[in-house]
Amino acid sequence: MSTKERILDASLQLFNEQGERKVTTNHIAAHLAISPGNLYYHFKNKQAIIFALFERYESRVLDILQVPEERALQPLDKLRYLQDIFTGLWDYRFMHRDMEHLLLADAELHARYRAFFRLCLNQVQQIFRGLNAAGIIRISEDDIASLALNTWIVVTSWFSFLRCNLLSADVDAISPELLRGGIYQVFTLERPYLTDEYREAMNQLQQQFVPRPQWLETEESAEESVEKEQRG
Amino acid sequence: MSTKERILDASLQLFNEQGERKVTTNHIAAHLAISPGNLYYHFKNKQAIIFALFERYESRVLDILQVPEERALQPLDKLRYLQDIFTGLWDYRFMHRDMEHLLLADAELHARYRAFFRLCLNQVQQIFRGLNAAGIIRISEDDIASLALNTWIVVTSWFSFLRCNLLSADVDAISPELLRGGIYQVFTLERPYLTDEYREAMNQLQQQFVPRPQWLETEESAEESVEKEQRG
DNA sequence: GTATTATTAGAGTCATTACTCTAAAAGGTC
DNA sequence: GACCTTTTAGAGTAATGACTCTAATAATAC
Repeated sequence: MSTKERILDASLQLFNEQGERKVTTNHIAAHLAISPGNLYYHFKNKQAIIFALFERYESRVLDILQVPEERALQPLDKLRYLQDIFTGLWDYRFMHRDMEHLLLADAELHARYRAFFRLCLNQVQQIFRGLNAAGIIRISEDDIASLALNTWIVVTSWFSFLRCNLLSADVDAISPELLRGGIYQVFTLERPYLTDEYREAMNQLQQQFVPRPQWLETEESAEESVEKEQRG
Repeated sequence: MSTKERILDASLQLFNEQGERKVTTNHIAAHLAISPGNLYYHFKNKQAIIFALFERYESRVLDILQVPEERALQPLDKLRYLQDIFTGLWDYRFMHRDMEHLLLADAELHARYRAFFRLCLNQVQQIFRGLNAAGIIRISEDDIASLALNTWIVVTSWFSFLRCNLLSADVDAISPELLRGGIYQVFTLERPYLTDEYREAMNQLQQQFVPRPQWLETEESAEESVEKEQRG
């Protein structure tokens, strides 16, 4: 693997673990056992690293949000979208964490991000139109716009929400479990629009993602539930 | 006004305008034309300032979220809740902007915030129960939990969303207009649960908050709409 | 007035961090 | 092997920013 790619991979890993704010270029170089000079040979500054990571993230997300043209959407498509998106978000979770600061520091990235957001919102709306056409949900155009925006906000804020409200500090060990709650929340957003025909099937899908709501535990109840698991 | 309060007010203003990350204690002191030593006489460190601001914010929000015990909820209560909460959020908008970093840097604040969040979520659920009891919405207990959480996420993320996706950088001049979109989005979250009896009335309320969706404008369309306004 | 305490000024410190510069090594080509 | 380009090392720099320290001033008590 080229040094350039190794720098990107290491940066992504460290950014995700500690947040962009806390990871210095010297840290990244040290982590790879290369010199700062070497790092700056490949990237003109820290922003350039972030920009390159954003490009990776962007293409991954846009890939996921494609709507199949040759066939109608099915209930399981919905599930795939959610799982893939949340996994992508997890893999680049530093991004939305420090997004505001990143965009403020880099006008080019800001413009790029805005365009990306508009594309995403369009695609999400397309997905809802597809679900509507397939008779899975029944929803007006106005509601689609608003629902798509709410979906975007919940999805992109989910990991921030968790980091702020989870009890344990070292959340990173338990990622898969934590995706579930986010998926559940997005299911809830659309549930009211489900047609009678599909309501039961989709609700059962959603039931697979009922979270253990760790964000509601107090210090004491957290200990209790740990004990329960150990006993059970 | 005491120096201590002046420091808090100035900090809040600067944090809101520029973000906590960019405002140094020296800036705050300079802004007030006092010495850094003076500032540190009143607060042992930057975190202490933030903590004090959080306490203000917390009590304001918890005040707003009270549910009247002596009477049933009315449609206009809903509106008041939303307007007051969004205004409060605006007044302390630096808070949720840098929340993750603030909490990571201060374990005491983190614990306090978690407790605050749980209280808020409880109150929001109480409000939904009140609306349910008043016959304004019809909703199950399960859905209340999930809807309350989605509401929390959308509300607390709204200004972050705007800062990331608005075209103009100097957003701060146009705050009142921007609250509208957030209120509209939260109305959308509950609309599916409205009873036949109240659906029309609530939808009309929501219509007052239809936003001009500035986050969808491209560079060109933004210019066009400015021109339109100037012509019209 | 004098003693005591609360408040303020402001120069200075120390750690951090993004980034630069020079020179050495490695790789490729003829 | 000589020449040239690419890659790397690592010491160093300049700016920044949270915070400290000492001494002066104001306020209060007696």
